[in-house]
Amino acid sequence: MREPRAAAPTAGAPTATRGRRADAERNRAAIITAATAVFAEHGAEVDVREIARRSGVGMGTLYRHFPSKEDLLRLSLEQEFTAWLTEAHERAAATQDPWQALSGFFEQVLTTQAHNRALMDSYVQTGGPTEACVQKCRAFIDALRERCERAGLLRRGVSTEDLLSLSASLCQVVQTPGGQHRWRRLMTISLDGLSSRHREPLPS
Amino acid sequence: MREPRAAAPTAGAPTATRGRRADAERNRAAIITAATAVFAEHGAEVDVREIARRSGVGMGTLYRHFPSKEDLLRLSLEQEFTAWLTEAHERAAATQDPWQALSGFFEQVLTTQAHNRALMDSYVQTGGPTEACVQKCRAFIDALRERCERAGLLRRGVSTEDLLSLSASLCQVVQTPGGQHRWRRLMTISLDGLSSRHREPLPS
DNA sequence: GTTCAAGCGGAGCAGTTGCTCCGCTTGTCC
DNA sequence: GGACAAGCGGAGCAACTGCTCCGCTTGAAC
Repeated sequence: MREPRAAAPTAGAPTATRGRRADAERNRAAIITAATAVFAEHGAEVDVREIARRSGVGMGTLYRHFPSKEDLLRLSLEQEFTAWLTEAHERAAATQDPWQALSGFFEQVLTTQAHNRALMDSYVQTGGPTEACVQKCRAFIDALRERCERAGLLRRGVSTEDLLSLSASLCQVVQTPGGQHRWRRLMTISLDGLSSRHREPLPS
Repeated sequence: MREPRAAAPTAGAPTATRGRRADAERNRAAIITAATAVFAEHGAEVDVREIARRSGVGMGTLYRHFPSKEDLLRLSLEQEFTAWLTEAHERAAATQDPWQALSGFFEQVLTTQAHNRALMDSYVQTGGPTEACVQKCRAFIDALRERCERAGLLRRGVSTEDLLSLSASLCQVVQTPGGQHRWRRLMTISLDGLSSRHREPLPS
């Protein structure tokens, strides 16, 4: 608020921001690292003090670098989400079979769900931590959908939004007791319901 | 804590508990009514003061009748859940086609999800507000499953637990923006994946 | 009408959490 | 080494929430 913040570091690029003191730079990095780990473990609702503790700085330092918990969360999730989506792209590109690419994506969503609370909460609620991330994610899923559709593997009328919602809904399963062992079964069921062997039209 | 509470009223039975003053009886009923409405609207995390306000009593009165928010929530949800499951039983009994009975149950789950936050949260997390409720719910779903299986309509290897998890996972969709219009599509997809036309075995 | 225990209400306590304030420390420039 | 702005830490504020305490009120038994 008081500090105009020299040239926003363009989301996660570890460029040595000119004019910032070396220890400040170190602290800033430590905070992001700690926050990412803590959010992943405990979810977005975790106490800010836990992040300060884990990164070895005081509350004042934390809030000097990030004007609000919200901002810290967003930055941390943006980085994570970008890396995650990059991996998804790479996997999809390396997979010949369109249907396998689609089910591989579902599997990645659900595997991540088991390991990163805050990240997947944002995926479940809106499709990603920021509007820009959501856009990219939608575009990626849309490409998967089109590949499957062109190959005649996907049920008629299934939309990108359907695929996003369906993968998000399955995340619910992972968190329930015993869900760790059951999500693969439900994923199979859902994917089978998406296959072109079903010719009945979908409602509305 | 101080008051030994004369003979627990056996979960929601509106019997005039002997020895309680008339105004106390009235207040107790008002609290349960208000709590049920408030929990349905705002979910289980709602401020207790809101329930006191809505029922027109003070905090002291509320806590005289219910030793903790947890207790009030449990009692309120037990009543709601029992009524809900009763309706489910009636519907299933009135439906000839086993598959329609199953999909009717899914539909009831998802319709309720849109109108009762706390009730469905408990369904999603554990299958019901108390162990006894969960047992009854499981038994009911198991009966639906068996009817479908016996009629040769259900995919091999689908368990009661799968059906409960799947219906709970779809609840996730209803809460997302636009989910009100999409859950029916995803429900159709999931149910189709459950049909016996799929002969591939399910994982693990 | 009198009596009094049962019942009532809401101020306030204790714990939690996001965020701020300010006196002290330290990296950096000369 | 000295000067000093940038940076630091953590006590503490404010808002929220579950729950308690206790002086006042009232239903009901006589």
